[in-house]
Amino acid sequence: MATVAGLFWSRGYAGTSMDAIATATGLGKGSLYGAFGGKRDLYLRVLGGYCAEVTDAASVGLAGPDDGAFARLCAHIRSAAQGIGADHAHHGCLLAKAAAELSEHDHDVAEQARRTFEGLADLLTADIEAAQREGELDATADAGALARFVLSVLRGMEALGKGGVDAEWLDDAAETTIRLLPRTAHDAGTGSTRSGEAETG
Amino acid sequence: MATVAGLFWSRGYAGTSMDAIATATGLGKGSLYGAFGGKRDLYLRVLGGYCAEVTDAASVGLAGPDDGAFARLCAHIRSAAQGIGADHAHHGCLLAKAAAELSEHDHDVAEQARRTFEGLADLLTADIEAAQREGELDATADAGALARFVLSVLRGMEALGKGGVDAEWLDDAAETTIRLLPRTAHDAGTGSTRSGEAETG
DNA sequence: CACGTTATGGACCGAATCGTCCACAATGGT
DNA sequence: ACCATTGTGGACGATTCGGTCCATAACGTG
Repeated sequence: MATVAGLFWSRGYAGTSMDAIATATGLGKGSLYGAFGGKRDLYLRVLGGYCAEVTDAASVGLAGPDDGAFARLCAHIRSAAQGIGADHAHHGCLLAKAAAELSEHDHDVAEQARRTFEGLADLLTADIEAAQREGELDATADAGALARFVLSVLRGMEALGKGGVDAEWLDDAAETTIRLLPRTAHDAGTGSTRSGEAETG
Repeated sequence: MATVAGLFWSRGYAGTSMDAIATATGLGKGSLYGAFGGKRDLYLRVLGGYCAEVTDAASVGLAGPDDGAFARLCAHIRSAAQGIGADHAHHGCLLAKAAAELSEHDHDVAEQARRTFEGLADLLTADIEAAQREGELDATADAGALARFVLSVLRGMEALGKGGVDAEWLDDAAETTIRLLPRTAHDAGTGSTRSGEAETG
């Protein structure tokens, strides 16, 4: 299944043929069509699995014990920037590719994307609320709006990364985002512990 | 040419056939291949034209007279959120689709995307520097980093919009971005004149 | 008008597309 | 060991793909 995901991921939906999938997996086309219903069904299954993985990974990174929520948020943002910047092949995110290619015409893909984005926003909201309780983020800020803002930055970095923007760009975006987050009044300053300060200049 | 752009835009590169283009434009395939070199050449030309339009439009919106730069920046961000939110068909941005579908395998597409993003960042940087000179934005902030940050948000809203996220989301992201921009110390507060405050609740 | 040049458009080609079909193997129950 | 059921895989078909080719039309020049 991961093999199929790799094909769709790399070549897109229209760009991936069932013959290619059959060859890559070693399965015959009869088996392929017998086990799944067809190309689109297979794609939706792959996409669903991918979205679940993405959400799980974010959950692991963000929804830790109710302690250090702000640091986890910063780490999440930095990790995204670093991961995208290190993706020199511009492989990108399958969900983003799926949404870009198909959500206009395929309602199921659009719905899958919407739900995944909402799930990610929920995770971010929970983390931000925890950071507010912990006195790291301004408790008067709208946690949901803040989460949507952060998610926009994250997805934007993904989109820019696919365009070949270099790692420094993404670092700038990530660090600026962190720096601008509304800290508690008595505790304004830089965004928690910064690991690699040097390379951005 | 706009007809061809519409096809590629809506169906993607792999999803658009030369026959469809011939039918839509009324041209014969011989003419098509005679005037342009082939499918990919035609696509690159369409994409180039689109990128130029996008950059021009941003330039018109952002690079006004050296007056009200901060207001123009806010208007630009809000206009993007509003435009994406109103795009119920999830038509999205051709450049984003092109980058998502092809930049991994087509160096020219990746280069086109990178250059366009850099152009947009330059426009944003110039506007932010103007806002700093005008005393609206913190003059000590790195204008380039701020521009990349704003561009990330803009492209992220685009990506989220394609996923079917509703207009309130995008409004939240836009307003939060504007609110968090580093105002000059003596002039902190809400982000300039807000036109449509009501509908976000 | 005559003529060389260029643009046009659709028939045509081989390759590739998605999906079907069926002979055959594997499996499990008795 | 026997058989019914399920799973397998590749040949096959109808269609569509990108691209070529050429008879014809349109055009500029004398």
